[in-house]
Amino acid sequence: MKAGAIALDSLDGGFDLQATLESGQSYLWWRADGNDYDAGTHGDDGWYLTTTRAAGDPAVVRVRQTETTLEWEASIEADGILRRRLGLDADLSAIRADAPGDELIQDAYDAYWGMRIVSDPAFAGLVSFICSAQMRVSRIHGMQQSLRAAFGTPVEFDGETYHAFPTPAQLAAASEADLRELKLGYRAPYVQRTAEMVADGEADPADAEGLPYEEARKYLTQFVGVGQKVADCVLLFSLGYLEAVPLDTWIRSTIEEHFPECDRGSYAETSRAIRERLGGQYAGYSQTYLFHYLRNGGGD
DNA sequence: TATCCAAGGTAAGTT
DNA sequence: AACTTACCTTGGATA
Repeated sequence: MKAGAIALDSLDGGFDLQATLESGQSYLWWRADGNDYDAGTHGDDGWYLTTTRAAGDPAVVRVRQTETTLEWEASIEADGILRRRLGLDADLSAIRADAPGDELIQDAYDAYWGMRIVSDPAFAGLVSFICSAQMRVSRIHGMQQSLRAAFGTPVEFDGETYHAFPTPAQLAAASEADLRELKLGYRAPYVQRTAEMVADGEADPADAEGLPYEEARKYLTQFVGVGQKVADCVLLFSLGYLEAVPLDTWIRSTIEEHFPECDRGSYAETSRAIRERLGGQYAGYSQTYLFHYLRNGGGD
């Protein structure tokens, strides 16, 4: 086992691990205490786990936040991976400086200051957001855990057996019926067929990275079960497009209430308008703070 | 206790 | 291109 600690006091804008991992950005982490996300409180030890891959081999990583550090233990050297996955190198102050001064938005930043945008592995992020359609945030985690347990490669860590997130080939080999048994519902064929596309080399979500934003979003919608909203989630939470603003039910009702002039009818045009309104290149950050703030009753 | 409803939407079929 | 409708499942609300 390897271990380390990342200093947080020198980090611009600080860090809030719980807000980062429990704000509906990523469904690929879980709490060591076994409590569901949305339980509101930290467990007694505060550890969160996830898996990653190093040279194709699955690895387990766990982290917890202390006063001044992000402490980690893993089956591999995890410093660089954690910096990327948890957005630790982002300059939060510079990002916030680009956000509009509206009270609602500033209140959201104040409430969860230190929350960062994650960077999930592309395929796992894609699958998890396909699963997110019309699903409660608290249930999406469970579906990803079921997928791990049923199809993921086992990996030992600290005396326990965990499961890596399934590879495209592992999910492509699943049947729709298998996936429906895991309670994916109508998302089952979406996941199976998308996995098949990636496994067959027809397309790869990671290939969207580097394309201009709207082209990248268009590229992702070729996957089955991926519309513009899910594509925006993958761009924002996996591929580093911090300008992406997923138009979900929460942000849509926020637009109705606070930014009605941004409602342009179509997704593409409303997306442009709200992106502009929320500060352009970092609009996704404001959206993520707003989403978490509103979902937890802020702004009432 | 039974029924209803909406959840971080998308695909397929019409107009 | 814009507008309907069907779609799995389930926790929480309502009767």
